[in-house]
Amino acid sequence: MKIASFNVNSINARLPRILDWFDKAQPDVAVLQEIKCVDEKFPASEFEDRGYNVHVHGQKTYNGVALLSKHPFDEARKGLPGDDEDDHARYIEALITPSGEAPVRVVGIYAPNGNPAPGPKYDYKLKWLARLKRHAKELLAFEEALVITGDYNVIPEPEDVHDPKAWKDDALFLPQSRAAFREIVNLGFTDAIRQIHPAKTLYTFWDYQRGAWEKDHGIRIDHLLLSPQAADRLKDAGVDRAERGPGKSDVKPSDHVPVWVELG
DNA sequence: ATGGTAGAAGGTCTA
Repeated sequence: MKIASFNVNSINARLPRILDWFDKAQPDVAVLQEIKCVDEKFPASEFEDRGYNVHVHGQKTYNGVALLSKHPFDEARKGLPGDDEDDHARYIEALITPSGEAPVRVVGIYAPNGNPAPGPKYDYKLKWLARLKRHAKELLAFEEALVITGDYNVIPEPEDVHDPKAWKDDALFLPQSRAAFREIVNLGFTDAIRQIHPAKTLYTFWDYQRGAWEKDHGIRIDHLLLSPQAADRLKDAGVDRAERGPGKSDVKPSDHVPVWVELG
């Protein structure tokens, strides 16, 4: 089963490109971040026509996540538990049950960016990641195949950024951000991209500004974290780097590219 | 130190 994550930076501005990628990559399950629309504006029928079941947690203008699955799902949820005051659409979850295969719980996240740091936005980021850790711990207790994937907005290691010095004061690379990510991983998760491609530089984001793509000034911030039961089934993982370049349609690329795992 | 780009909304914020 192929599970993918893609920060699309507006689903509606980029729909032809995203559909091209779906037709090519054929994920069984995909989570999308930064759809930047309310539920009613999500182009659900385009995905339903391709055989996907659609689960959306939308928001006007900002954020917004979606989960698409070729297999039926249940226990579908939206919103990260732990703070009733938080109305950002950054969390979506479903238990996917393919016929004849073991189920997988898929969680799609869009963690806060947190810049500028320090400040209230950075405080929100750290609190959000702490809430995700608490919730991840509860999900791990089910002892099932679990994939928590999405835009974590954290650069885990210096190897994951073209110029660590240039990012040292950025909310994505500050020690507290890296520690918050590490705490989640250390609950017992496997970073699938790192596991399959050790000691390799695989960026998932290039800024639109300063010619970052042309110079390959990228960072790795989109991650797939696997529970032990999912990690036991890990066959392959990858980053669809080509999606940052020009596509078949005239539509501009997202600043992120898709990441994916194949589970046996 | 600044501004460079992109998107949604709508005359500005977020990334």
